[in-house]
Amino acid sequence: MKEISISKMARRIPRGERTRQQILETAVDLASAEGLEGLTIGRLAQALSMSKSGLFAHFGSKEELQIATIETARDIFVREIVDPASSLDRGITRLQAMLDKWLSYVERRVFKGGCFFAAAAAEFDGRPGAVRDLIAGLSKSWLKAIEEEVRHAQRIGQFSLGVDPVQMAFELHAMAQEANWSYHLLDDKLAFAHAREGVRRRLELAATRSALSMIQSSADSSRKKSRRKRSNSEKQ
Amino acid sequence: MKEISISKMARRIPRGERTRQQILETAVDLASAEGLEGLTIGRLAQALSMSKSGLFAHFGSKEELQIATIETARDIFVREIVDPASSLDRGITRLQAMLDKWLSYVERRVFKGGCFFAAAAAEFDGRPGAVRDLIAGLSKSWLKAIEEEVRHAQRIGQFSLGVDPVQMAFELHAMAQEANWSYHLLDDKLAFAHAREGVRRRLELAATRSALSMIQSSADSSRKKSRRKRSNSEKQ
DNA sequence: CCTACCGATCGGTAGG
DNA sequence: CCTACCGATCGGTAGG
Repeated sequence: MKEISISKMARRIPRGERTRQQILETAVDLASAEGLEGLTIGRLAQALSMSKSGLFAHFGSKEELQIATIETARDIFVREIVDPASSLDRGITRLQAMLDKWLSYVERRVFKGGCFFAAAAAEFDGRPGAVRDLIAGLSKSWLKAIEEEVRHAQRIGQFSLGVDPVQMAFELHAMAQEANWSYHLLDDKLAFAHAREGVRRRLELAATRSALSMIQSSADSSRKKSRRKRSNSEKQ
Repeated sequence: MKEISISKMARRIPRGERTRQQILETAVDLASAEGLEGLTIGRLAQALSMSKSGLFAHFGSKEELQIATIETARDIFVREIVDPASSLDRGITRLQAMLDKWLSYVERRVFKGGCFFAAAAAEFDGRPGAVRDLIAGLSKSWLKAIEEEVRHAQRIGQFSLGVDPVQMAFELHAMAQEANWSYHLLDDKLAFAHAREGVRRRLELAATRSALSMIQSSADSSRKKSRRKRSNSEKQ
């Protein structure tokens, strides 16, 4: 490592690819605040201090830029929510973490304009095409991941057999989307507390008696957050 | 009435005002499909076969056009949902009707692009200004109307005292918004059944024993719908 | 990655 | 309510 200069390190990623990544990082921020149509090539070029055509050379069309931007947002979503939850025990523990981390990602404003995918969904749900298909596909796979975790919890006896995983995923997903809506449109700071409380009650209702103790109280979730602010040494 | 010609009848509404209303009806449809920014003066003029400037003369700016369009959408929302529910008994009956009629208005595609306000909220929640303020104000007053109906049901003994009206309004509102999202993004035809089931269970959980019988089953809601399709003679 | 363009469309105005 | 415009910006291209 000693003989490799910093400039050579940077070259391990080709120059063109690095520029592309920088463009996409800025694009994700811009699209989250202004929408995927508001993400214009001119504004993006200006934000990056480069020419429109220089930027455009990295993408074949505006649609390809939009798709690459969505894929970058997906990578962030996976890193912030999917991966951390995947490291936990399957069943109720992981399910509650998926929802808690999703809420926390909205609360921490990972994207300026709230959940990137909720905004993109509302913008493109009526416009057929590759962009809409990608947003719908990603949204559906996240909803199905929640449903699958409910099903697993049921399989290992944490949820009772009467629980309908599709219905339950619908309701849990609804809580998080409502929190995103209420927080961003109404500046409702209590939105996350309400969503966590709604999730907790829904889990309690579905849990078998022996699994009840696995469900974290909503207050725990908040307290953990404040503690994390005070000390960075915790793992979370 | 006999001596008043049709042309004189029409004049009871000034000519300019009638044109304005025609513009706004088209504007609501266009905005519902393409968003409030996608609602451009040029496209709207073309859809109405009139000149841009002729149309623009009715509004001082694009923002005023957007605001007038939102107010027109609000009138439709009130006519389709608020008014019919208001004619019913207060408490659980009216509360369940508010949610059922809201779901039905999405299902019947009163606006092409789904709930007008959900789309407008996602588009403008990050853009400060009069448009955002109007959307937020209308959304909040609808949420508060649900909350107030929960509170009333509690006051007259239909809901138990342990119920938190804010929490409950959050969850009921979430069900309808999730149905709108799932139906339009994922083409999920079962979205409304899931939302109605979620609402019903939430109401059952909150109801006192004597009020339980007032809650309509989700199946009733669907059956009523199919009957309406077969025969138009029913009142609803 | 740049300069220098293209036609189309944007919100808005002048003047009638 | 119209024609005829305005400067700005859109997505995209030619040619280097």
